[in-house]
Amino acid sequence: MNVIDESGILAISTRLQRLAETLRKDGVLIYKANNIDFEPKWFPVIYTLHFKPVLSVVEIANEIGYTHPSTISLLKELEKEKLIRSKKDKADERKRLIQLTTKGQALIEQMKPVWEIMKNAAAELTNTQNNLMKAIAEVEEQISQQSFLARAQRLKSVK
Amino acid sequence: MNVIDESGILAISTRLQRLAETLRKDGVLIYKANNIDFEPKWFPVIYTLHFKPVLSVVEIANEIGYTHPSTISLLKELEKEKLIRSKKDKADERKRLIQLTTKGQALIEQMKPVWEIMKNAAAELTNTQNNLMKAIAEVEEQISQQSFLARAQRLKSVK
DNA sequence: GGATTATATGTAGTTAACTACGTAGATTTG
DNA sequence: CAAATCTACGTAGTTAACTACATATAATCC
Repeated sequence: MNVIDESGILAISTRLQRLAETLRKDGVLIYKANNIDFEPKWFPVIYTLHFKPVLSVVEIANEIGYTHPSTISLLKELEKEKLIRSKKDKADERKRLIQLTTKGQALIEQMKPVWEIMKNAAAELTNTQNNLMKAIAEVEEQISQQSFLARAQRLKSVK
Repeated sequence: MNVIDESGILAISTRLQRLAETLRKDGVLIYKANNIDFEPKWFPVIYTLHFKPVLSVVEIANEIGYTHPSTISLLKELEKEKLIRSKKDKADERKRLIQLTTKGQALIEQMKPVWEIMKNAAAELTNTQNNLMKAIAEVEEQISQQSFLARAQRLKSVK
């Protein structure tokens, strides 16, 4: 056990990031092992478009919880891969409407069994006494009620 | 509720990263609100040196779970801030031994009450039905027994 | 004890997110 | 209805991690 793991909650951000990185890297390898040319970072966009077939850039950004510049750079990659295409919104010329290409839809069908495997593998990992997915959702709920900063301010003034 | 939050475990890496980012940003603001010139990303190094006062670059990297190039760049910043200093190891000329400066030690003393507040604020956030810190530790334990990739491979062949 | 291998550190370049800023088109308002 | 504001998108530059490669010293092994 190292000092950081022992430092408890203070290093929580570091530990979340480390775990995210570990899982993301294995994700790359799992796609590769199944002969699928896909990067985990594309998942949020593709998955979103699978359920909401036509969205603008900002709508996608909001759905996946990224800033719009980050989303634009993801969309550029996906357009280069010919997994998505875009067209101007006739009703609002500022908007660019994004949708999956046939190739994109076909890839999703190809990925579905792999997603099923990933889902089961991840469920094994997280099916412990304290469920990680639930814990994340609960903490996000707590934050939405009062942020980490606001809580710190309150606790400081009480002291 | 957006598509990603609904996608469940498949977007686990994205959600971990998002939560880490949210907490890190508030961390910056909490230090600032307490008039402390400190960045959360420095925490792992400083905290480690607080408990193990003299370490080499690679030893620190291992303690904090980063690669050594990442560690070197953190150490450069901290040296510029005069929070740490380094000297060659007489016994092994390859090694550079790192330790806190007086300024670094003083800063730690100044930060201790803020760490206490952060600890309490974070405990509030994570003290839910499924404890996030415990969940992380449990998942890391699961991974150490068999990786995400290895589990996916096994589940695939079983199918 | 010289050659090989391993370890410690460092540098360069990449990646994937971010913030800040700019522009074009849509909406609101005095 | 012109001016001001807002919204959508895009670009530039930054950040903080990474991998890959290079070099110097130490340890190991015929």
